[in-house]
Amino acid sequence: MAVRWLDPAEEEAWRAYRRMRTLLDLQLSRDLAEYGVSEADYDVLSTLSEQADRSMRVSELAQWMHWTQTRLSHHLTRMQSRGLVTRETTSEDGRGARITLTDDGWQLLRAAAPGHVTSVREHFIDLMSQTQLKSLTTIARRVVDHLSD
Amino acid sequence: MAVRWLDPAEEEAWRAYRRMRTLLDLQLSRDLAEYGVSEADYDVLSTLSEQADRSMRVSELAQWMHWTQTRLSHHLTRMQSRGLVTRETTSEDGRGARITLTDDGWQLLRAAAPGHVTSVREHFIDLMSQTQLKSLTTIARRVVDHLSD
DNA sequence: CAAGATTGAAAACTCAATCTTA
DNA sequence: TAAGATTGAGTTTTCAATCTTG
Repeated sequence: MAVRWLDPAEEEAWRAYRRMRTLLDLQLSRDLAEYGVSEADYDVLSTLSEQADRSMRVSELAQWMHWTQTRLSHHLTRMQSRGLVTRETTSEDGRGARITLTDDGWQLLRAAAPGHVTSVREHFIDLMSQTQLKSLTTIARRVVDHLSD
Repeated sequence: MAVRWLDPAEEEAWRAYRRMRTLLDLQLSRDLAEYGVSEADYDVLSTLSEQADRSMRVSELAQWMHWTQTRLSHHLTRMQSRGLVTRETTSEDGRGARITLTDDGWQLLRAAAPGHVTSVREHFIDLMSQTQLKSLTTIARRVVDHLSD
């Protein structure tokens, strides 16, 4: 079967996307590092913070973040030792573990969030027009829908 | 100073972008893994392959890929031990090292490329209209220009 | 046995030296 | 001394068990 290689416009789109991804990631993690937070940390903290009780099951968190349970488990061990989350065996299911954001974890997120949002604006959101923002959302949603079995 | 939080549309754009990024990455690396190649491997191999002599200086490659020299050096050690690249001291500059794609490295890229391009199409490029492709390119270029000191 | 989660070893990446040549 | 590159130690991520409860 013949491969359909990318034409010049497609190639350029792919390269530009990849480059944006790389540079934006570097910038955002550099900025977050000032608060002693990695992107992974921030994602865990902010996800937990959005729950009414600031807690989630490990499996639930892993699925939501698209992380393997193994990776999350190791990461939570480190965050726990830093006092950012607690781990408790839950009554719902004797096998399960429930992760809860501590006050320190919440405070750390509160401290990092304004700077992070400012970075996201400065290096991404504010560089686009309203139309472009809409367009990006549509594209991203399409890709996400496609990839979410 | 007051923080300008993201409004709902901006928030949605940012979340969708992040989710796309995560899922697309997972899918592409899963697909590449079938050929025994990581995304990092693929990037090194394809970058070298685009040079006339299939070779580059380490520093040049590191700058182009936005990798630290350390990361690249370690990665090249592994690729070298797999027989994918060679390392030679160059005559131009006694301090420098020149990395060259071996025939095996070239063959591995040739083997992986069709499948990779097919993945990129299926999960990204072909999901967009011409207009969306252009729009994405414009956005990405803008972000890249902004972030490229 | 399957599901939820953890563990330990190996691989990959980062950070702080170190080494060599300009 | 600075530039180009590597090294080794520590951290993070992955891979393959393992453990415990449903």
